[in-house]
Parts: sequence; C-alpha cells; structure tokens
Amino acid sequence: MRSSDDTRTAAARIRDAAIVEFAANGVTGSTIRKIAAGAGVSPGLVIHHFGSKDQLRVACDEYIAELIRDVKGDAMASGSGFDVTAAFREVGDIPAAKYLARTLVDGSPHVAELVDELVGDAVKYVATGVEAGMIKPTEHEWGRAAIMTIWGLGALVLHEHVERLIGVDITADLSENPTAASAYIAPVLEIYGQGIFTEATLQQMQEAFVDASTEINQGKETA
Amino acid sequence: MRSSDDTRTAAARIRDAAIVEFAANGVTGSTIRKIAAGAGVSPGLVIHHFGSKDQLRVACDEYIAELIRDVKGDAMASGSGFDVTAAFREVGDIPAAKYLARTLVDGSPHVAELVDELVGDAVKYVATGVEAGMIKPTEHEWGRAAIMTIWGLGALVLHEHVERLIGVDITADLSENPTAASAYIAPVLEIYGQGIFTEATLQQMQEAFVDASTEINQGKETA
DNA sequence: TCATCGCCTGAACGATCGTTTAATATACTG
DNA sequence: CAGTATATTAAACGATCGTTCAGGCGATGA
Repeated sequence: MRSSDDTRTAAARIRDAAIVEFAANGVTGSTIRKIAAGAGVSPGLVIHHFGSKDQLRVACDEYIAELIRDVKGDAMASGSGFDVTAAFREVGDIPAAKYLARTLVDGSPHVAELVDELVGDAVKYVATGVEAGMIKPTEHEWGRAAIMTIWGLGALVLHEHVERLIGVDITADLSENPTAASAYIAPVLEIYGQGIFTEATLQQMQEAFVDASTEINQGKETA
Repeated sequence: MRSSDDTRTAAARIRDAAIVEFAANGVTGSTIRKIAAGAGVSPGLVIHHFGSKDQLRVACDEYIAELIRDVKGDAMASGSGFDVTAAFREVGDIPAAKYLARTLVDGSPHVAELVDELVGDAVKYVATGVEAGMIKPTEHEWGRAAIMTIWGLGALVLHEHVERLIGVDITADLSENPTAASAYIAPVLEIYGQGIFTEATLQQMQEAFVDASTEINQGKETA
C-alpha cells in the first residue's frame, strides 16, 4: 500500500490509513492490523504513536473535524451554503465525507461539536441571505437552519442510497460534472425554491397542527 | 433479562434481542454472547436457531423490513406521507427506527429494497397529492420523491443529532406530544410549504446552473 | 568511537470472538 | 410405552482481537 515516494510521517500515514479503514468499515469493524498494513507499518507502531485504538479514533475525529473546518468557508463563499454537502468533498486521498458519514452515526463528541458549528454557520448564511432579500424570513430561524443542515448531512450519510436511487455520488465533487449532478441538485433547488405544498394544503396542515398543539397548551394565540 | 411471563419463542426472543443490540451497537459492535444474554439463552442456541451471526443479521433485516411494510400504510393514510419518519415509530419493544438507522448506513440488500419501496410509495403519495391539487406539480417526479424520502430517512439516521439540536426524538411517537414535536415539524412544514428562496434567487441559481451545464456540454462537443 | 535516544519490528500474551461439540432435558410420535 | 426428533446447555476450540514487550536499527552528539 505504501509508495516509496511517500513523504508523510509514519504517524500521519497511520492516521490516514485509519480514516480510510474507519470510513469503510466503521470503528468496530476495523482492526489495528489492517490499519497498520494500510500504512505499511507494524501493529505495534500504531499503539506506540497513538496509545490505543480508541485514542487513534479520537485523533482521526479531531483531524477530520479540523480538515472540514478549513474547507467549509470556501463552500459557503461559493454560494452553495444551502447544501452542507458542498463542504465535504473528498480532500485529497482522504475520504472525509465517508468518514463523517460513519462517525455521525457512531457518535463522537468532536463530530457532534462540528455539526453544531455547521448549524451555526447555516444560521449566519441564512440570516445574510434574508438581509439581502434572497431568502425568505422565518419564525424558526434556528430550527430551519438546523433542519437544512440535518437534511444535507443525512443525504451525505445515505450517500450509497442516493447514488443507487438518483445515480449521483454526493461524496464526490459535484461541480466537476454538473450535468450528472443535476439529477440531485435540480429537485433540491425546486423544493427549496417553491416548496411542494399548495397554499391551501399548507394552511390546512398548519391549522390542524395548531389545533393539536392548543389541545395541550391552550391560551396561546396565533400570530 | 427474560421475564417469566414471556410467551415468545426462544428464537423470537433471540431475534428481538439481536435487533436491540444491533440497533444500539451496530452489527460488528454486537456479540452473540450479549445477544444470548439479552434473550436469556445460551450462545450456542443462537447459532442453533440461526446458523451464524450473519444469518441472524439477515433474519433481523427481513423481520424489520416486514414490520415496517406492515405499518407504513397507516402512516401514509394519516396524511403525513411527506415525512417517512412517521412510518417508523418504535413498534412495541422493538427499536425499529434505530435499527433501520444503523442498517441504512451499514448496508443491507433487504433494507435497500425497502428504501426503494418507500420511494415508490412517496411517488404515489405525491402523485395523488398533485391530482388533488394539494401538491405542486414538478418536472422531477421521481427525483423529488426520492429526495424527500432521503431527507426523512437521513433525519431518522441522525436522530441523535436532531434530538441534541432541536430537542425532539423523532424515533418516538411524535403525535403523543405535538407541542414538543412542533420544533421539528413546524420548520419542515414551512420549507415544504413555501421553500426558502425568493423568486429572484431561484431564477438566478437555475440560470447559473444551466450555464455551468452548457459549458461542459459545449466543451465536450468541441473537444 | 561509543553511548543515547527515538523509531520501529516480530513475537507473544491474555481476552474475547464466532462457532463446534457432546451431552442432557423435553416434547412429540407410533 | 419405547423411540426419535427437537430444544437447550456447558465446555471447549481455533481464530483474531488489542496490546505488551524485548530488542534491533539508524541518526545524533560528545
């Protein structure tokens, strides 16, 4: 696996190999021996550098989180802030998107913190969009931004299903092949553009929902 | 773990205990010994009934898929077909939603098949909605339905983050506490109702997208 | 030159894994 | 009732896991 012109530190090679392995098979599904083989080192060296499998996993979490922090600003600036997926294209040889997809489900404090930051970014992105008259205002600033972030991350986590269903690999760089990516982007833009419900349906649903709510907590008047 | 008035077959108890374990720790993170303990039997009996850990996992996949097929019709009929999550409330003691969340990421032919069916259901649900004048028509029938399904499933997969961010456990029955659930449902209804982009933004984005597409197409033709 | 120190390896250890096996209890059948 | 199939267990096997350990290698500094 290791090429002779690999200038990375052994510790860096181990970390990168671990990310590949964790992304593909999950943490419990990965073995130190396989990671060591991927990095071209002995299993003992993995422990020597990282202490334990769990500490290696933490190091990977932190590294990926930092990696995404570095590139997410570019994605926001490029105008595709409504789709967090845009921030998680694979960086170099590192399957950051696939690693994140796994870790979002397995659970990790560092990645949870990153998600919170992404929601904060989305809130800011949406707020500036509202100020510029490009995005509709809302009563639920935080909730709307959170759900847009969750939807984007959720699609990323389910990238295998997205690819099977729509034929687009959203872990890859979509900007390189916009024609193929349109199968994913066009419907997303449509929903975010005009919604799906007609006026009548929306009003009806909100009324039904308010009725159900006021059953529990009466006295609250609608705006 | 096993209560004396448990009338289930030992095989059924093992299967249910495996679902709980798989849902909580994933397949590779679960052990036959723990599953056996959860079912109140010996590890050997697990193998005797299911052959192997992998066959046990397949049995769980099939069982959960069938379980969801049974209840998903009710959710569609209740009018919340726009949110697949509604179909996956925990059934009895079985954490079907959490199991599905794990399996959607780990990958399983049976669950992938189920997802395809859910998209098919969504297409039908949307089509009837369009006919009834409740849902706006679209050029991307399949794509829109697929993305709505993916978004719903994605939120389910990231239920831990949804709960941390918005304070709503979408694996639980939301209808039992509509007030709390509104933090999740209200923004979703808003986005599905009116979108987020203003008319100007939508047009601008679609033009930019078409430009990018034709750039590629023209480049390919000249090359 | 030699002692030192960090990088690294190969072998081994104990634990735990999925699975097998032999044996026993229970239920069904004729 | 005898006989056979099924349900179930305890114990053990081999494989593999994460981790430890003793030592070799190569650069560095005095």
